[in-house]
Amino acid sequence: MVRRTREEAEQTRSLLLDTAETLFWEKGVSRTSLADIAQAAGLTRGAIYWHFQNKVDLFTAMCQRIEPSFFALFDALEAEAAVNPARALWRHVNRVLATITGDARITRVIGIINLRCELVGEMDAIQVENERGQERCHGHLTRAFEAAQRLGQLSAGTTPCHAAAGLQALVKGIVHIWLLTPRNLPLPDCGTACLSPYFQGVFVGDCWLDADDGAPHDAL
Amino acid sequence: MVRRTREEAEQTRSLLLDTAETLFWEKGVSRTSLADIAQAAGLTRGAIYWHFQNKVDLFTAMCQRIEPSFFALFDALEAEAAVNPARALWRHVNRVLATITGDARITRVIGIINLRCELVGEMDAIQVENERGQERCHGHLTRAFEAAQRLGQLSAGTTPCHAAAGLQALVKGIVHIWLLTPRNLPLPDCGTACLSPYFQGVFVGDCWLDADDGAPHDAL
DNA sequence: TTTTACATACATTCTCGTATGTATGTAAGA
DNA sequence: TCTTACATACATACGAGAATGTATGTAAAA
Repeated sequence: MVRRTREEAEQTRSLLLDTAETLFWEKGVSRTSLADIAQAAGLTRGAIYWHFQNKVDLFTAMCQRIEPSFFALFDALEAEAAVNPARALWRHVNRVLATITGDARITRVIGIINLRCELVGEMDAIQVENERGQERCHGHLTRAFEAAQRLGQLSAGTTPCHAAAGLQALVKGIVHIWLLTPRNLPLPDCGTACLSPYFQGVFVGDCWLDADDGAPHDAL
Repeated sequence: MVRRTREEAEQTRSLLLDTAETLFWEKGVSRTSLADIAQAAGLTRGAIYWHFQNKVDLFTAMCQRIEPSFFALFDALEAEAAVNPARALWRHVNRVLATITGDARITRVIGIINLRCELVGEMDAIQVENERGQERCHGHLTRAFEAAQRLGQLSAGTTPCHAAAGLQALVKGIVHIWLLTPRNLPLPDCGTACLSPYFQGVFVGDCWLDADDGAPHDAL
């Protein structure tokens, strides 16, 4: 077997991950065998076992490839929330939608996690990781809503914790529906239209509006 | 093999479905074999194959068992929307959450569909059916929002179609998060708290409030 | 020369669909 | 009413294919 350079080996690894993404989306994780992935990549299972311990390891690596993008989104939220929390939250969720819909890899991996795998048994560790991520997200959002509350931006009766949970649920739901049936919920424009009522309910007046948005009434 | 009465056979069939629900939730659909289900039910695979053509058929029958409950929910929405659409919508979504969280079978089946299976390949027919259901749901909600609009209940800039999509997404997200981590989003109370801001944003004033709810500010 | 990045071979297990066996329910006939 | 023939509701056995993990081979990089 022709030995490869380290660069080439790294390219093989990426090719395997890219191929896995494609097949996992098409056929589901369970029904995609390592032989399927190897063949589609023009390699053999030996290559997969060289780079990854097993299917779960391959799947985990695939998921980890998109993590940095989400860290960056929350970093940005935190920075902007120090100035105008409500507007920061509006920008954040719009960026989240734009990121998910605008990056093919992120779209694929999020789609696979949500619709193409069963995170139980050996995959449970990934499920636990997802829950952690969800809780971190909720924490970030809650802190931004708390900051908004201190500035008097929250509408009467709105609690940061619940507002955060609701927003998280709304975004999750929008993404989920979009993944299932993209034509029924064209993003990102339709996402903005779905998010507006929530922001109208949670904040006072239009403190959450971005100067670039103009009036949402006109955009709808 | 002892032949059974029709009643007993029907009981066997139900037992198989119940057992499948339990195991599908625990282990995922793919990783639950028909032999697993048969053994857990104290039967053999022969019994499964007598009642169902294959695993997909069993899975389909399991899903169909919860359909009537959802038809009833939308029938009620339609009837109540004729009187007060906004309030009808509020009642509807609260009933949806109560139904999903209050019926063990519905919880299980919804959980399995959302988190424990990969609806591709042979399961695609079920996926198509889900999409249809989602579209019917969207239609129901849109019509209720249109009725609300005709009565001047919608806030300025809100379109029925988008309001319906957003509400659908919000409920879906709430249920999804609850299924994943019930302790993080205790339903139904927390669901109501997450839904209130959306209703506040979508409707004018408190036309959506149910007389039994009192002021949501107090409940939160 | 040693190590690496694969390819290939081997062995095992699992799951499925189908065929066959079997005891009993049920309906029809005597 | 009893008997019989058929159908039923399972249990068991068979065979085939698929997928996995591990061991081994190999040519080239380091």
